Amino acid sequence: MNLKYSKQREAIKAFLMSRKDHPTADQIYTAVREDHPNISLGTVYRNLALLEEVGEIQRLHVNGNTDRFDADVSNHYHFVCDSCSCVQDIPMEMQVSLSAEAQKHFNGVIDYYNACFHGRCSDCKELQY
Amino acid sequence: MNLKYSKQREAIKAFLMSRKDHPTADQIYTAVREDHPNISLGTVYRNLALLEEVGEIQRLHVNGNTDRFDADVSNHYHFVCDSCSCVQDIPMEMQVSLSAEAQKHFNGVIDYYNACFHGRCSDCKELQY
DNA sequence: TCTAATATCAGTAATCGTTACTATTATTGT
DNA sequence: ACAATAATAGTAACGATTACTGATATTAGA
Repeated sequence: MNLKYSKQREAIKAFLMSRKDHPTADQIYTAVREDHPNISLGTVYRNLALLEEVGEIQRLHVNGNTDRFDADVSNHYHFVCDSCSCVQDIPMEMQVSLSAEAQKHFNGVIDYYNACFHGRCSDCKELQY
Repeated sequence: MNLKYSKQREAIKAFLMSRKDHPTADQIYTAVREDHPNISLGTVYRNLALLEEVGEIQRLHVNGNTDRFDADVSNHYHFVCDSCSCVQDIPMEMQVSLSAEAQKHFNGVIDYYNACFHGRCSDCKELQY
């Protein structure tokens, strides 16, 4: 793949690195537009796909409909609040033993896994459903 | 919620119970249409949402874009093949200790988690990428 | 520093999965 | 059998994403 520099791509990457909440493409678009008012939504999507392909960011599928993006490319645990739908990291070592255990019960080859915890975030834990 | 019987809903549920590969709404639509040629895609979506709400099926978000459906409503592990994209169950006890461990590193309340293993299914494990 | 090759862009149209709407049909309690 | 109303088929609309297109920006080489 033959990449050329672009300030739009740089702005997208920089914004993503500044955030820990794994924004959606549209949130990135809105944010980056403050410095680049003419940036197109298509440009955001294309660059997110490019950055993912190059391995500089990762795409998360934490809740179905809209993809989220993360500048931390390590495989780590996530949390989704069932009340406010916010997404956060869980700062905890990946337990690779779970893959090993699953392998005992599976006929193919298991390389890794993703896990997403659910419940109430610290802001929502006092609220009623 | 006040449900009335419908043969379409029954057909959807019956089909889903006969399958272990967690089909998409469109796959369900195509399959059920063999016995109910006039069924509408909207009817499939509406009944899947109803069945989910009533707790007779569950919706899976294993890989971003399209939802999958599972007549087994227990929380269990899934596997997605990175080669053919097939989805399977991993017949293994849920390790709730993972939630307990995550809770130590998280300020909110963790109720449960979903995990999705990745790798090569038994049909694909010999293939090259 | 100019130039040619080409990656990237903004803007817009198109696609895909899903949901909403509407007039008609089916189910169900009385 | 009937009235109330849930469910339907068909279609339009929606939100997220991708594809297209002619113009612009980057970059390597002369």
